[in-house]
Amino acid sequence: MTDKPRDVTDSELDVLEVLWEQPDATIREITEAIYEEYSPSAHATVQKLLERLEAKGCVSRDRSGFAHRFRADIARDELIDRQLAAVAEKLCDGSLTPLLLHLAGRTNLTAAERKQLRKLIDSTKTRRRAD
Amino acid sequence: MTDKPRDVTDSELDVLEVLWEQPDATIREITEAIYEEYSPSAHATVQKLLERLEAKGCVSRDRSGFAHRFRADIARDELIDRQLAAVAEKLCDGSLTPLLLHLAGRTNLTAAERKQLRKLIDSTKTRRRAD
DNA sequence: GACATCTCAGACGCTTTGTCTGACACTGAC
DNA sequence: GTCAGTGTCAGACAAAGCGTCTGAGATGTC
Repeated sequence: MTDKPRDVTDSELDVLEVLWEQPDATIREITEAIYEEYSPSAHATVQKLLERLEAKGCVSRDRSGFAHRFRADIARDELIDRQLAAVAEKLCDGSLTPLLLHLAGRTNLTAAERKQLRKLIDSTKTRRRAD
Repeated sequence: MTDKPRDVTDSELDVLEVLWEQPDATIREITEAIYEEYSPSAHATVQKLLERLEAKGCVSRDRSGFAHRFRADIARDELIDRQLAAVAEKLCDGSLTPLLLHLAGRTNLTAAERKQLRKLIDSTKTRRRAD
């Protein structure tokens, strides 16, 4: 079977959140943003998380300086995409449509959101039934 | 922190799928539905999966007969709910609305689906902005 | 040269997951 | 009653993932 891409972990997500806020951060900066107080072991932990995120293709590093600088290769939106696709794959035979209909019946919207949503579904291409 | 409810595993999901199709099944029946050929170890594996699903509150068993009969305590829809809520929790601060808007912009619908969706979002309660 | 700071390789303990084994209980045919 | 067939249950097992941490060595600053 195709090796399914591993999901981003909670701790890894913490790192990504920092990187979304603060691109080109160093490990030290990320560590200080996440942990109450800096310590060498926290630094090493963040390093390992970044290493794994890099392996997953979510982060890349600039090795030119003494301390490497990191930035996210994946936006929050893309991550949401992946997660939704994973749910669809697992429970809806890969189709996103059931998720959409499912959410639509359960979410209470403000008037503005409702308007935005209507606009979105109208701007979308129409799929032929027998594609 | 609150112990976050563990997710249903892929193998556990296989078991649930059988149970959704065939309520009140025995372990043997489930095993035969999942594995190509029945074996005592496959039987034991399914048993363990059911035990864990029971612990997660997804399955309950009728112990009255010699062979226990199992049924799903959670519908596919509820499982979808949970997964979507988990994604929202992880990436959207717990709110489902971003997911909905996200999906709406990316999913190509048939005319019928579009109609259904419009109906759904109109039937939904309106949320006050400052709730 | 001394010292701080970095990277990197790897070990660690813990948990989850899927699998399997062995001991014991029930049932029904003979 | 015996006995084969079928159950349940408790628990062991390896593999993998995750978060953490240590130690060795390279690179920078004073």
